[in-house]
Amino acid sequence: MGTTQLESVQEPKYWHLRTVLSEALDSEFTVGEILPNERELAARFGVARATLRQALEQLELEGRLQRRRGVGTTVAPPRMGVAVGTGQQVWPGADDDAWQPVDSTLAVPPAAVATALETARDQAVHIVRRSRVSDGQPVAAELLYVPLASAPEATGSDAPLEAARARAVLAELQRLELQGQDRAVELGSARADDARELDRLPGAPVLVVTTRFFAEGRTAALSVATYRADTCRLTFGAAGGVEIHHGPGPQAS
Amino acid sequence: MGTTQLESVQEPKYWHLRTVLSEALDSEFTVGEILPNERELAARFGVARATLRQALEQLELEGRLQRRRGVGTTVAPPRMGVAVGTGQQVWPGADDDAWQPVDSTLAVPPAAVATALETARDQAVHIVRRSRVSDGQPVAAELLYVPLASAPEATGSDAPLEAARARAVLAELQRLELQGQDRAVELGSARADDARELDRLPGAPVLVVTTRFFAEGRTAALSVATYRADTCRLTFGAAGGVEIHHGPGPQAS
DNA sequence: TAGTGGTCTAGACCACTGA
DNA sequence: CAGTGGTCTAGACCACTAG
Repeated sequence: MGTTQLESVQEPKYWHLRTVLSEALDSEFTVGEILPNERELAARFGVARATLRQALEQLELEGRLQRRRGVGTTVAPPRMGVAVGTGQQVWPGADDDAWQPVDSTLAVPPAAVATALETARDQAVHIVRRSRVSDGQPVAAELLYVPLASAPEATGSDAPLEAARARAVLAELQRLELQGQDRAVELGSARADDARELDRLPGAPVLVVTTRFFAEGRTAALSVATYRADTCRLTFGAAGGVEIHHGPGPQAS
Repeated sequence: MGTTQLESVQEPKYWHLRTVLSEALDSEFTVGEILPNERELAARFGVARATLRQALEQLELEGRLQRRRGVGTTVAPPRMGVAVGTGQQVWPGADDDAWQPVDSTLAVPPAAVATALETARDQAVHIVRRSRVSDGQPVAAELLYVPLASAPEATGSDAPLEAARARAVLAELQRLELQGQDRAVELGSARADDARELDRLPGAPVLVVTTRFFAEGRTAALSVATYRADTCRLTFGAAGGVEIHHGPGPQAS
């Protein structure tokens, strides 16, 4: 990574810096390796720390770096592929679907959720929390909204463990006939509680996957799953997905 | 939006500010309305401009705001749903698939692409550029990599218009029998050329959709599509997808 | 040309981690 | 405790847009 000086070009410094660092990561660093600290790097490139940080932020967004307060900046492994839809449609909680039930409460959902579920705005629904772990690392947190109509028997508060209540709601869903589902993916930023669960700071970029489940001619459940955008690549369909990214660019022939 | 002062809490100022602004957007602003400029807002909230900008960046990431240099900051409309997969698998360029062919060149692809296509690292392939417009706004740019084996006849450089060459490659694809495809979605940042095409600055957050098309027992084409993350919600399956987001939060019952 | 957001600086202090 | 990244400040100048 040289003791480089940045040449002047009509391109923001932080963007040029990002490119230089990116190339250095490809050629001179190995996964897990710790980079010099920010003050050191800034000095080495002759820029203010804030500018250096702007470049690091980009690289973190792209999944190339991982930064942890009090520890340092390390080279991130390639993003892991996380299967989100296998083509066939199944209820959440079916067999083993990679999610771990956490707990379940009865509460009034946000207005937008109530609208999607076609419940009254002050109507409480089951809110099942689940989490997903991959490679020993938390990758996603989910809120599953289930109207009472879809799980009428799980209403009692007599379940001994929190997780057991969640499982009871999920079990009731399996009894309905799933007629269809649709999905949407968008960018979001982690709310404080999601951030804690995903081991990130509030505002960290996340991929929000919203899934609507249809049964009995209505929306029988709604899942809002929040994936770490820095470490995850969401895959759909067959197996695994492709890993396309960073690495020496294209050359004209 | 009051002439508010921020109370001191153990929460970053920019995060608290984000929340305050978000609520103000819900209750006191309409889509398209112009916010006061950054210096004005920073003064009003008693913070440095950089801090205010951190909050605005969050809100822009979440699709709540749109900022344009030389113009100002406006309240963004809800993200538009952009259909990415309808469940059935079809070749790119089939009938009308919402994409506009731009041009096509013959070049050596990035190493990662060559690997996915199982072509030699120095083997040129067709690189078809396409763009996608929705609601009169560019929403995505695509690079479609097609090995010569999948489109052997479009090799001639005799096509008069750039777009015609692209169409020729796509037409050849339709003749193959599509055996399957898989997809991955991940967060990225716009390269300089994509940024220009999407009317954003370099580094703007984008959703990268990578699709592999299988035919004749091999990977017959590879599409890397770059969607504006601030304005798009990618939808899969049936129709439209759900709009779940910001708006008055949940209340315990 | 006036006004906007975008970039950059050089500092300070804070919150967290690990030895 | 020393060292890391995270937050924040108060300024400056630049690039772009629109009248």
